[in-house]
Amino acid sequence: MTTSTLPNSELAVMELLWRKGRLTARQILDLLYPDASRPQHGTVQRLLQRLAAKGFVVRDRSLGVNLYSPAISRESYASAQLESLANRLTQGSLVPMITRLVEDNKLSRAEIDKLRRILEE
Amino acid sequence: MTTSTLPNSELAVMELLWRKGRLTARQILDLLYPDASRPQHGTVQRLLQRLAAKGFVVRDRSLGVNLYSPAISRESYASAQLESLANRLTQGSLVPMITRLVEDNKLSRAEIDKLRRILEE
DNA sequence: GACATTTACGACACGTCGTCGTACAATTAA
DNA sequence: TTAATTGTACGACGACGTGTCGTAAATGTC
Repeated sequence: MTTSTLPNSELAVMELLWRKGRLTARQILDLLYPDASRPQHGTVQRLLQRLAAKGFVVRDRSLGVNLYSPAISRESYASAQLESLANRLTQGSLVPMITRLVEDNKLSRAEIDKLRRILEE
Repeated sequence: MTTSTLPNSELAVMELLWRKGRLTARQILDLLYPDASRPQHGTVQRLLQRLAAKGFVVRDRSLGVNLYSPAISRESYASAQLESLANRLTQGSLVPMITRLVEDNKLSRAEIDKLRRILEE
């Protein structure tokens, strides 16, 4: 059940689906390649098909055309990636990474405050 | 200055260097392939060479043999990866990811406490 | 000098990524 | 209902990255 890391092109599609919620292949095509010079047409289908195979998108075929929507939320995907990162590098703990970010002043005051609030339940 | 993501084989070498601090190619070979049936010998050199090209290891040639040590700490690498993840997925913020981990009870009490302590400076 | 070790790097098989093209199905227009 | 348009599935391919070997040259040892 290792949530795989998506390549850029597939992530770009997910990005659209996360933002819009539910799109047809045509809409994705128009958004992804606004300069519609080419028939990049099969490309989108290909990406969608790969995403479906990986379980990242759901197809709704009840209308004529396929409607695609995300099977996984951005937050789920992102947090799964974070977990996998921590497992690979720091024995599953976030502490070393976040300690480092704090020491390097990579986190803004506001960000730190928000994190604090989240962590005190 | 995008800290690239290391492939598994190269990460395995870095893992050793992070643990031991400073090793010869031969030592890495022995640790990495304990069942030394084959002359996997060039493989290690290749990996080391690629890591050097990417700036992840430092060569010290002052003695006869090369001594390799990490040019980047585990924490630096891990936190850079985390930053890159956040930039790609959540506009640079850790909040959405960590919120999700907390909601899913993926963080232990102890982990949360440690994080809290880090964040209140 | 002869032999072993170390180093550099070319080569290659294999997989993934990003992209097309084409064949076929479905929908709409005539 | 046929013709034209739109949508779908998927094979193919070049480019690139990964993991591995082999070999040749440099270096060190006896």
